[in-house]
Amino acid sequence: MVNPWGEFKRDVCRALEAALSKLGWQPPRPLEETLAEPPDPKLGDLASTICFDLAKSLHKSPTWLMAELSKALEPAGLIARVEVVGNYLNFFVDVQKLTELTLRAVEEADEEYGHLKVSRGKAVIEHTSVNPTKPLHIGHGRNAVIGDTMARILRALGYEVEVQNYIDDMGRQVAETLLANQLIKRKPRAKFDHVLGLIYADMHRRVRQEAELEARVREILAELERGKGRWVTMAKRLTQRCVKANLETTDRLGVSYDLLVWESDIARSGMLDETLERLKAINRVVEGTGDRAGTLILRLADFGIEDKVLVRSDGTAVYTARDIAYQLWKFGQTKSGLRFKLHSKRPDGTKTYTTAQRGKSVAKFGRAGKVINVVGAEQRFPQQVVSTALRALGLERESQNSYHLAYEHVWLPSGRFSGRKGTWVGFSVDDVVEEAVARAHTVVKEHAPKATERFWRKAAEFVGVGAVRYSLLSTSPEKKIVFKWEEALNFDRNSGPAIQYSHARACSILRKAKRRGGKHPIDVFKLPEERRLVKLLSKFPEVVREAGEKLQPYLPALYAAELALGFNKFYEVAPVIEAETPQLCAARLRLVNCVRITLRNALDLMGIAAPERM
RNA sequence: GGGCCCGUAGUCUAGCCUGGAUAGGACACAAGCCUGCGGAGCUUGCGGCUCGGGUUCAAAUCCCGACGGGCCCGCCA
Repeated sequence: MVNPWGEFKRDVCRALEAALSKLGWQPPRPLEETLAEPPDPKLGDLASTICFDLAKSLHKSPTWLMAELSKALEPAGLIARVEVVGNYLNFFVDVQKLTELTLRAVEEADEEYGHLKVSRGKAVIEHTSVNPTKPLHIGHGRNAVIGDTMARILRALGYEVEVQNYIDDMGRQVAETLLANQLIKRKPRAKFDHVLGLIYADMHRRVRQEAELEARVREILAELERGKGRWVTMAKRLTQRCVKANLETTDRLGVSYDLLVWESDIARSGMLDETLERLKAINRVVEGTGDRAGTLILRLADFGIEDKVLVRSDGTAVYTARDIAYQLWKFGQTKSGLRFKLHSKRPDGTKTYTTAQRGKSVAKFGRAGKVINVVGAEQRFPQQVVSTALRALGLERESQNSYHLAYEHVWLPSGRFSGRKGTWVGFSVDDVVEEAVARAHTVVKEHAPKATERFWRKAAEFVGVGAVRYSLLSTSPEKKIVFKWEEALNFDRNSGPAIQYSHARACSILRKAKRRGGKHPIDVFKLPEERRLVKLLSKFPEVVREAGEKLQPYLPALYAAELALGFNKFYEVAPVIEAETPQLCAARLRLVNCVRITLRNALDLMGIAAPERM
């Protein structure tokens, strides 16, 4: 798969390497690290600051080194020429070669452009993983969008990706919700997950005040732990219904799952005991003493990690214990297995499976080479315990391939979200998407007054969803987001809809052009706006690669906004259909088509629709 | 007490990992383009690296110390 900008970088490195060896100088560090983009394209397309490094290692003046090095450099491949400015070595890309290479790469690869297929491994991504007792609020939305986008990026890079959604159907929240469901007769009328969220908040307040209710919650919890009895049956029914409602929400966002993993199925699989036995066998798990008597403690002090209780004195396991076992299973490193059956189908055609007691035991799930857990940043410590436990078990490779994609939470202007206090009301993903779509409906109608209601509805849906997804994705995950309606509903320049709009505009030009194709000289593009676009297009595969390697799913969002902006500027100064010559027209049509393809591919990576009209 | 993350114009944000030339973009505000292949547009202006020290030829970036915000260090969930 062609990676035009990557090739230019490689050519620069090769030229540098050749020049250095000609002079008999050792490269002081990887050559790629000395490359940077000059602040002004007039200075060049890539700059190397290598002479500063050489000055240190060879004890010569940078100016002298630059003179020698530039004499020894021979431009080759995509390099047009090299200039020395100050102590910078500035490489200019051969615009014509880059243009031809890029346009051809985009046209030929089409929907595959940017898909580098650098890996053949399997990656498991766990995301969403919301307690099955409430609706998703916008913070859960951030998790789901980050995870879903990451999955799309890794697929583009050639990974076989399996998305798992972990469902804790045995936690205290389930117990309290079951009690609420039984005791609260007058239930609010709403979508099932919303009903549960509301009655849970109500019940939680009462449980804290009434000791008798607290005792009943504990009874229920104990029964869920034992896995037998009517509460277990009721829990199953209630959580199933809730998950179904949650999936309606994520379906609307365009988020898909390959597998739902239920805590109760993991609990009955025996993999927890198996994991504890293995850790005991290497003396990593010991019995607690003093005020921790009766517990089992994981010792990782020699890895610089504090002791962690895995099993409580009442014999129940803490979350981290289950997380270790689950992580081992994701890597195919447990003897105990799970059983699966088909759960449902997503609108995009994905078949979602679920773990199940009476399912089939099939080998296709788990067995990953790389595991990414999209989990809140506050869980850094337990996530570190998990990967270190793998290392302690001698699974060095698995430990190194365990990634915690940590993200900070979404806050309300008034503070944190709280399921217990019910502060999510009005800020559920359902509410926000509904509002965004309603707002989009008004805007779409203004812009296409002659269209049909059917068109407005359809357009409003992908514009609204696009705005929400983009706003959740575009901030880098380690930054806290304070939810503001004007940002979630942003249709301005830096937004999902703005990118969709640029795409639709490109489509419109291509539609109006009577004929495509036709020959043109390779040096047609004279305008800086044209050249800038070509350069941007050539960088897309590099963006996808970096996003995958560094687990930074927001990079395609930033890139797409930049490309859309670059296209708008081109559009303003460069008539396409009415271009001065037929050759220029043909060339610009090619360029517009390549922008269209790349914008669409970038939107695809973000799970945002790329409409031809809006 | 120990540790982790964040701090960039009035607001939001990129750059920090891998130090490099004039810190990139959006919103808001002000002025302009005046309907052109879709104005959800373009152009211009305004304004910024929390503070103090250190390392370096060079610091938004690395190190130390403050300050502000958040989080973790539970047999909680």
